[in-house]
Amino acid sequence: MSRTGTRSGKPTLTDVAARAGVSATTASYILNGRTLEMRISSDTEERVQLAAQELGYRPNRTAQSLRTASTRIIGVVTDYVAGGMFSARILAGANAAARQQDHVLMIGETDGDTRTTTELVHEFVDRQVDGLLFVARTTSSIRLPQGLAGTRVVTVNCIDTSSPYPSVLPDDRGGGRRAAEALIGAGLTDGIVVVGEDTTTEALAGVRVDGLVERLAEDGVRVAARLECPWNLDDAYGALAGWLDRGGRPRAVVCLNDRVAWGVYHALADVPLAVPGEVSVISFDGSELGRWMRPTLASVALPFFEMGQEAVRILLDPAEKESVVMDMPLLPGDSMAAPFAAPLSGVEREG
Amino acid sequence: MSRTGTRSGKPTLTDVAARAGVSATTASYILNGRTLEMRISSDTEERVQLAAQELGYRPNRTAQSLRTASTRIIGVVTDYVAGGMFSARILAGANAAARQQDHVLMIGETDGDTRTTTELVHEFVDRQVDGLLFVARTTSSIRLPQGLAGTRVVTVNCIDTSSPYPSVLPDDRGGGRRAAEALIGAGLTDGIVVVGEDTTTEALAGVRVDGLVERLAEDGVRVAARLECPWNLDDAYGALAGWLDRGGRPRAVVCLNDRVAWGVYHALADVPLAVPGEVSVISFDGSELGRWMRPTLASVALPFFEMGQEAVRILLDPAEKESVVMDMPLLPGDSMAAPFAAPLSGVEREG
DNA sequence: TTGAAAGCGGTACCAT
DNA sequence: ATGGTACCGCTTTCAA
Repeated sequence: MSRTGTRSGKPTLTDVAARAGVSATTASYILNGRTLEMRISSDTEERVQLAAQELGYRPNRTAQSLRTASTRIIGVVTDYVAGGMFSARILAGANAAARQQDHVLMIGETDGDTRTTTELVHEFVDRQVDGLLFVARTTSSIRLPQGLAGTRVVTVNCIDTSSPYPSVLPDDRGGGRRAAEALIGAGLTDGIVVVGEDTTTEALAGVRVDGLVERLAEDGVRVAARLECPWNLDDAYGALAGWLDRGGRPRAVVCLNDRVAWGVYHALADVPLAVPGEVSVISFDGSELGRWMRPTLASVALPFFEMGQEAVRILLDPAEKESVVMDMPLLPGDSMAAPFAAPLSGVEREG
Repeated sequence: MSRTGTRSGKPTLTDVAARAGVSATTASYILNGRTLEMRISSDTEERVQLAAQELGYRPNRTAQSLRTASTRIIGVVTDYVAGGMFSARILAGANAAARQQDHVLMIGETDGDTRTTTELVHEFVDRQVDGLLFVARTTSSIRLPQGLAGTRVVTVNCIDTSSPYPSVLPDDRGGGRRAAEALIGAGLTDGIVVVGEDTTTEALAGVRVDGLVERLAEDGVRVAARLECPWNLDDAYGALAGWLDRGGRPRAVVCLNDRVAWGVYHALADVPLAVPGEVSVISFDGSELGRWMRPTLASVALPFFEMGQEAVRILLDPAEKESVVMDMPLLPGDSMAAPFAAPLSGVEREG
């Protein structure tokens, strides 16, 4: 009465072979579509395919992995999965690219802890991942742990300057230039105030303002005021409100990120100064927050989804060795005077 | 000259055994801490540990998995990884619980597509995951695909009523009651208007308003107006603005989610009506958006992190069969009149 | 106290 | 055109 002799539920390759009356070898070649290298009669092929079908055969990936030393798993070590939608967007991009190449993502969160990071790396390496992605929520400099020899690595939104691994970073200088071009294009060539400090001084970010100033200068435009403050609502509010109190009057405010812009909106509303009627606002991030603001915020976007995609592409291509910086596109919003005021969807206007 | 004879880089259990001058069997028992079941001389034990240390031995998880038929991997099938921070928070909670029990998360995104879902499930089952989590961004009803026999499953923030698997859902009725208690506690017993439709009509959500009304009634309090609208900024703005135009004057607004609350803030500001001076606002979600609003938003929070944690706990406990609903705690905010107005941090007040 | 040997489910070399 | 067999690295039964 015994069927094909397997005790557990799932049919194995041997079961399929038995049912088709061939050897496991033959079945293996056929089911892997390698029917050309081996010469297989189309009759045999059909019998095997049919048997597999009938049994509902699915290959055991674990066994395949053990034998081939390739798991088709990409390990993702991220500082904060939950930290805002940023890491999540990178994850989504990485996942999309991974699925496209028949890979799957395994994730781990470090909370920024070095020890946890090391443990996770071990965990992933023990599991024979085909490659490792290091993902940071905020563009930053990191230090990769030991034990990575023989593992492909790509760092996303972060970089270990003492490692030879490729990285994927946003092009912050280019982003700064793009913001400048938006201002120039809208005829906003004076009364430009920049809010927020340009943090990381390395070849990472920190070049946002450089790019902005540089591109403005090419058209003979100068920044009227530079208000340094941490990247959050309350500090940005305080910085701009103080400046306005002292009689400052801007025509355009450039915010170093969207949270800063949120604070800037509040400060402008206190005066009040209408956006974009009296003052245009442009920012960096392209976050969801900007979509919630009214008027919606024009923002030079961090291309996180694309960065995740690109990182996997590089990781999986043995030929790729080079780091890349990704273009930061302008996400249009109603906070800029024409020609950037075209609304994408119907929203209420002020008075 | 040949060392222990392994060609590839990583030392194997056999290598360790050879170096310690014992059999693989012995080495295996020692390295797995099963030194009690087997009687091993402490001398042998030391030699093996030392050898492992010196070689930098790490067990090959793939081989272990093949042999033991347990991967210590949990597959997470989610509709939208990137969709707001909600799925991400569930993921973070699941990950925390998983790591604690020496498991790791493998993720996949379906974009809400049935076909993709089925493919992912196959992918994960082929990879011998120890269990599967189905995660939805929005509390909802789903239909699980075939091929799950023999796999442990828990649905998180969603439920397949035709399946026997446990689910983890927020206690929306309890959440509604909690909002009611907050209102009553603040003495807000008239002029209560509820904004937003109570979508899902099943035993899922839809009971938020039920809970609210029910608890209010227990204190003889009634809702003054019910404004149905989709859960987004513009519709909520429109709904409340229209009602205010018609002369409506609320003392408290209950918003079905935080995006609705944001629209409500805008509508109130137009009149203007001060929050919380003239009108108190309470909402549901406990999202980041609420933390950004000024005044910060009091909101009955969806405990996503905890739901993720709990789901993994249930998944990994063979004894657990029951679904659970998770308490929705009140996240305090400055949008409620005393005694809920105590600010958590110094923020600006309106004139 | 310890080791030999048989797999777990595939893949791939080498015969036939 | 197809099948035998060794092996990937580890666990576990059984014998010594």
